[in-house]
Amino acid sequence: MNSLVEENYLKALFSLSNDKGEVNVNDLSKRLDIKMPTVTSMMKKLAAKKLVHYKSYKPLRLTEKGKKEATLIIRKHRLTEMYLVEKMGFGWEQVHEIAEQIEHIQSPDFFAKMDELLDYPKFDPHGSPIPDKNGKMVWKSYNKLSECKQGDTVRVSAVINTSDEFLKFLNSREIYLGLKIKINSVEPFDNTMVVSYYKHLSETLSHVVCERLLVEKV
Amino acid sequence: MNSLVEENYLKALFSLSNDKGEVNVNDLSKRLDIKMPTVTSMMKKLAAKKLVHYKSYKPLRLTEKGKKEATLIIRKHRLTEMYLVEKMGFGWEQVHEIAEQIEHIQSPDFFAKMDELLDYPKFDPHGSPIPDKNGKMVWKSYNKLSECKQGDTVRVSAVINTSDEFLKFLNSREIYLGLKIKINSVEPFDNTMVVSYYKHLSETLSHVVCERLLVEKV
DNA sequence: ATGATAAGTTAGATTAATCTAACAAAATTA
DNA sequence: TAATTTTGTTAGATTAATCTAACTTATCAT
Repeated sequence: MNSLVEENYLKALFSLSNDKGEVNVNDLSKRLDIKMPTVTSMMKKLAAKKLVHYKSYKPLRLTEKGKKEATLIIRKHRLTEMYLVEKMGFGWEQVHEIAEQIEHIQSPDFFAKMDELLDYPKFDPHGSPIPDKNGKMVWKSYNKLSECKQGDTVRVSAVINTSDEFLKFLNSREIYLGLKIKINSVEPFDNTMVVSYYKHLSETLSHVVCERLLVEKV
Repeated sequence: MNSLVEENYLKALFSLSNDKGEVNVNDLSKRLDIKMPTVTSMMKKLAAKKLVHYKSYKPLRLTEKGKKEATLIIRKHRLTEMYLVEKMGFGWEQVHEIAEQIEHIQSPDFFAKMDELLDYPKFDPHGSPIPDKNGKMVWKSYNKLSECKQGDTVRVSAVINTSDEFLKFLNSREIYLGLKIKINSVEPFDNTMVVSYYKHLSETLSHVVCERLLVEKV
């Protein structure tokens, strides 16, 4: 059994690996807001438990076992978020903090019940895939909105980095998952996009926003 | 903010105070399965936080502040149990372990939402009162079944000590909250009761069982 | 009432998770 | 490439929560 702290290291390591392939001690240190020496010693501990591959001065890598355990925590997190939104009526911007805590609950029955009540959902409220009970997770091949071109029409499928402020911003612009968006123009100097959707005929989205919206072409 | 460990001490102290008035270091030590010196030092720590009154060699007492904090944890525990039974379909014998973990979640919104979805319940699935948001809890004046006499007809209102085995036993005899029971006879030598209820015309209940069933006279 | 037993405390060690300070390796840049 | 900066490690301290061993206080029983 891993401690709550160990679980947080595994989760951070997993998500950083996806974001940028190579993960350094320094990256993890910044992500977790924990000093580097502490991270080094925890890596040694997790290496002893066969959860990470650790070699001094080399990038960090989760073992298969480590990946699986991380994925199962992410499964609990995302199932919880979905449950909070679908069954309890929370907004998608409210659920992250609560799920951060509930993901550490040790009770297979509890999460199995959520899964069942939600009818085995494949995605969480932010469009991220929910891994299955074996830790298998498939990301559909989404594009960032920022990578699309003028004239494209796309459907919003997921959001990256589910911070409260960003989601509140999307709420304020009435941007939700499933929304169909047409790209009217792209400003070349700052990559700002002018788009139209639903009742919004001309809405300007900054590059930062467009980087965080994952879409499918329609 | 109190740690999860401190919360468990407060809760144990509260429940022992109710069970037997005076609480000694030794009682707490046994209840929590933590050695006495550890308990002593934790009592000093909680005393420094004004949560317990502590004097060497004297019985332990929660302060008003300590009682309130304990009660609020119990509120979270019981709300959770009720939620698990009413909204998620767990059996009353399954919910204790899960609630032991969820009671430590820090999120007023989460528990407020449960409360709302349950329509502000006054009792948990075992008949124990759910304290209000201010930590106020009222126990109705129940009697133990074991204190009733031959010929009494009573209604089961709550169960004491909600262990898995005891609740499974009650399930197996189809004894639930709200059940009306008639006491046919009481064996004087071992205080065994022969009772009838519902389809059970002559069921024998040991003294141990009768001590754990709280009833109201009807 | 005094000697034995039970309960409680003190002192000091241990483990997990953190930190700072100092040093070492790697990467960057001039 | 040599100097500088960044990154990573080692060593040692700290805090919370636990333990054992030894000692003290209180209670119980003859």
